[in-house]
Amino acid sequence: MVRQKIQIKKIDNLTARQVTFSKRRRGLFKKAQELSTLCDAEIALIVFSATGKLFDYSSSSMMQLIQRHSLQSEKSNKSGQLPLHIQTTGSSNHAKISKELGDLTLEQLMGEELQGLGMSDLMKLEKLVETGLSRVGKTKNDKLLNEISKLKTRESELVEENARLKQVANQKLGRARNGNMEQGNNSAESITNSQDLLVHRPEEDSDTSLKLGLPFSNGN
Amino acid sequence: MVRQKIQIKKIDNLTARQVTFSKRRRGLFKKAQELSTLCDAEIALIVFSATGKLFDYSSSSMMQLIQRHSLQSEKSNKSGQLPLHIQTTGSSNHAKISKELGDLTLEQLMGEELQGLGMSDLMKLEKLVETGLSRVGKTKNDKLLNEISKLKTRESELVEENARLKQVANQKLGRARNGNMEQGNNSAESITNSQDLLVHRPEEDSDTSLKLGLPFSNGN
DNA sequence: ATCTATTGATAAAC
DNA sequence: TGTTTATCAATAGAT
Repeated sequence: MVRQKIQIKKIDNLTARQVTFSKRRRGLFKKAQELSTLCDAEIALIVFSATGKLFDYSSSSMMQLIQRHSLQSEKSNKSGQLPLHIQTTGSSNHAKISKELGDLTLEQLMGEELQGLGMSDLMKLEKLVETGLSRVGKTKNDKLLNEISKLKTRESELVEENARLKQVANQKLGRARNGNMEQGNNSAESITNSQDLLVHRPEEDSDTSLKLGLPFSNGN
Repeated sequence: MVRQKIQIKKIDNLTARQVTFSKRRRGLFKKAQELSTLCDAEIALIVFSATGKLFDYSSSSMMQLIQRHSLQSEKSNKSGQLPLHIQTTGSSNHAKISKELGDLTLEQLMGEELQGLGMSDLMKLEKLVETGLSRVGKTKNDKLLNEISKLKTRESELVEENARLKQVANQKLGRARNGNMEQGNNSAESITNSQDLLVHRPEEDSDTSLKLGLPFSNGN
């Protein structure tokens, strides 16, 4: 009973961990609400248990808070707005676009080549014809662009992270194969390669592996 | 110093409120971290002060957590299309907006509250004023929405995959450490910790694992 | 920011 | 999961 100061590290015992999770989770949510009330703050709190169960709280609208958060964070990463291939090309020119506008249907312009065109092209196109477009539309447009930008960024992160995981898997494979570890590069920039690196080892037969063959279907 | 039990209601005194905000905010974040560490939970915490300043914490990737949250919540409101915060609120109505349009400048509508409006509102607003909007804008808009849709889908896949990999890794970790003394913290974030365990299983239907290397090809 | 008196949170046991 | 109790932790109020 000499209740000790408990270390802040993962609780080993499963049940103890669950009990603590329940208790502290409640405490945390309570604190969040109190802070929100006392200080007129807006708070969003999302908690996933280790088992994946979701608990959340928000002083107002979760959606709005998340949006506000996205906006704020975005201000800090001032630089690359549209990161991936969708990013503005800057190479396009009005003249060309105007000409194209004369001949092509917009649908053509917007086909699979949207990415190729780049947003700046699209925006210029739009500018050419939307002279009277309300600011509402513009704002919405910005919002969409912004959303896409964030999604691209996020996608990059995810892809990179997955690539890392995969490369890691590959390293492990390599280690198993070679009998030792190649400590080399696990920074995993090579997203595209990661697939190739995921080699199968027919002989290898440890149960350590099966986890990768997860049912990754829809339902999950 | 007969410190009283303090009511949980907005603190009137400004400075007192600010002081309390600072103190309790720190406490809240600490609690969040502790819960995350102790119980292997994933936590995202977003706090906006009354003055609009943002404070946040997340045990791993904020975006990822938000995404997971959105996915979860989404299951209940099976709206489907634009899953995240950008999804249409559905709460707005034309009448209200029309009225507002009558009185407010668009700038007002688009201020800090833009995000709060939600896409459906914005789209409706746009409809109200963009009668003459060219097809470029419309098409672009559709394209963007479509793009976002695809990105969201892709993101969902990635997030799921990622969460899965991480969970697997963590499970693996825990298992591997059973019977051993736990040394470090293994938060979900540190993928690198999981790498030794992320091994891969050749003999199974090899393509089950290969699939994990999502084809990040085409469209996106 | 720093310092206590006090309330509040919670680990352990039931 | 809920309750109890002994302690530890957070923090209100003052400095």
